[in-house]
Amino acid sequence: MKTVVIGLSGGVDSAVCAALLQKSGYRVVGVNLDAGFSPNAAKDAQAVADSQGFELIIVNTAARMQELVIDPFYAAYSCGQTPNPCISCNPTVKFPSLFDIADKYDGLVATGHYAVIEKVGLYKGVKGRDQSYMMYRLRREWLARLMFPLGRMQKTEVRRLAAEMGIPVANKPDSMDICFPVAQQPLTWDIYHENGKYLGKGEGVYTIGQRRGLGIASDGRIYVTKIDAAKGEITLGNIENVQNTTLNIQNVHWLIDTPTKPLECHCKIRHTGTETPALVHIEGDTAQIEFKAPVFAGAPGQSAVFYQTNQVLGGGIIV
RNA sequence: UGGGCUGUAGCCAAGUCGGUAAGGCACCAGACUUUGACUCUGGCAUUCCGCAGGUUCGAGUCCUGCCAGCCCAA
Repeated sequence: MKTVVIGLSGGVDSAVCAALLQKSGYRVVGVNLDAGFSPNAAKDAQAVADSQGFELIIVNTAARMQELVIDPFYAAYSCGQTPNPCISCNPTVKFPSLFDIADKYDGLVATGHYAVIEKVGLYKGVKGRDQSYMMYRLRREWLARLMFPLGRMQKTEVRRLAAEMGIPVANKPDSMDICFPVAQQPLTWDIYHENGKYLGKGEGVYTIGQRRGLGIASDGRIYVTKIDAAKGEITLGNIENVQNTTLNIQNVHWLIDTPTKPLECHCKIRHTGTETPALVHIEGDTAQIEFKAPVFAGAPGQSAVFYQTNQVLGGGIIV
């Protein structure tokens, strides 16, 4: 009987995922990654495991999270960047932890993410819930051993199954936010308008393209157009000045063979954004993206992810 | 000091021949979302239009005085 190691968050998705795989004949081992931020998560995961009758291993990931995700997260913000912790957590903490355990069983790995793996490629999950953007940095060699059984399901279907299979967390609300508590950053900024006018002081973190929370009134909507961490200056301007037609990226990562010529694809530069046709000029682990239409607010630290129809090709981090 | 202008919510700002306070921004709430914060929906002047009087059935809108700020002249 093949073993599959399942990341069990304590939520509905991973619970249904585990139950489905068990039903289809796998030996299921649940793994709850506990970084200490969600006191009930491990308890809920245990309840799920108990109700379905499989083993649960709880792994303390606090130290790895701190070192590989949280510290870099704050460091990036104080450099004026907009980090995406989920994108870095997946390949550095979450999936390595699961594969470590799977190796011991010579098994597979599964999670409740809404993405699809087919023919050793990564594809988008069901429309409206797709989480593939967060997964483009997975190691390519993992894909052959990885399953996302819920990738094509609707959430309502998942919840229905959960209720049907007697899963204790069937009605638990979705988690949406970052999984660790974010401390207020002791950063202060001088805020200027593009025309040079001084507008006031600001505190905390800012993102290119941000509009709300600026506390500054003007005749129209204004957005953060520039962040200069060295000088501690933020610049605001009109929406036309937050559009990009080209972006440079670094730490490029591929889930396909590295293209040898410029890549025609669709590119998404934020999780909730839309895809824009683009041409990617690749140079080693950096690349320049040439968009066919302007994109809104490319923020350093966020990822640009490349798609062809439903397949995730790779991506990189905006410079 | 003489002449002129302005004073409407946190900011900007409409407000006509007097008729019972537009809009934008900010802010707040919600939707969306595996950090980004884009977008959308809703809320947001009832001791009220610098203050005090007056005219009028009725004044932000007319009249008088005062206060504050700005500009020009000195």
